[in-house]
Amino acid sequence: MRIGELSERTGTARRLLRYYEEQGLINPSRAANGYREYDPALVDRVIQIRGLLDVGLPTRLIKQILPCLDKPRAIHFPDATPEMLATLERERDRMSTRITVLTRNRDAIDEYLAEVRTGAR
Amino acid sequence: MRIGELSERTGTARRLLRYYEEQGLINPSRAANGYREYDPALVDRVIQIRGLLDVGLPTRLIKQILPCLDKPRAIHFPDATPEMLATLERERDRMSTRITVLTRNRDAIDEYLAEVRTGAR
DNA sequence: CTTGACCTTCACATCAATGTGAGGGTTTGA
DNA sequence: TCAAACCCTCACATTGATGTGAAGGTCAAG
Repeated sequence: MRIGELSERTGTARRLLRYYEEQGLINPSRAANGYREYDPALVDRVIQIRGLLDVGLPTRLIKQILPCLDKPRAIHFPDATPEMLATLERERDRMSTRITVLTRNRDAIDEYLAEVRTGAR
Repeated sequence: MRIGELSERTGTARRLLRYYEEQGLINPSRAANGYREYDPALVDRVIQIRGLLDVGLPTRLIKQILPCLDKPRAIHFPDATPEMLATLERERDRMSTRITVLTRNRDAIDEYLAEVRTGAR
């Protein structure tokens, strides 16, 4: 599919799809006329990228992390250098603390909303 | 305490403490000489702010949300306008989906790390 | 063949969160 | 009284994720 369709299917501005490509997160092939050609599988990948971005990961990290997240990562995760593994561990830990913080604050908001509602003024 | 101490106790650059003030997230009083004077309670507040920022909330929202998160919110949450409540609900929901995404990806990384370790190459 | 809806690249703009440094006052201790 | 270590404001720089617009190629349908 071309960029317009992918944009619609993922709710992502064309601009950003080009940006993600520039950042090495996806690399669509090109048609004879120069138009980008996207594999349908990229719909999910783009959505995942957006999720990770939304969650605060920079594209630089997402690029490293993405290959590890493919479900059938199958035969070879060849480039798992020690530094890379360390990065991953560090990031996983950061994600865990983020989850904690996020959860705590979400619950606080929730509690507040509940109180306001029952206090009904 | 003054800005230097708060900075150390929270691991936050002075610059940022001034920035948070500029954004209305905290408002220290001033000593006679113009120096900012911070209440010790602000240590926790600043840490909380950093947590929320780290988690992706913009200062604008944090400013709205913070008052609701104070534990002894006590007698009056007076300015709970309907729009504000709606914002809070929306944000709470976004936080929930963030938590989901974050958890899923963290687990995927975790799983990957485990696999790499056992596969021990 | 022209029009409209696509696509391309390039480049400048914006926004939030930060970094950084200049220029200058204050406080504290040797 | 002088230096070191604070503090102040102001203001410009940067980084990452985006918005936006110009200038132009491609293609399908009328």
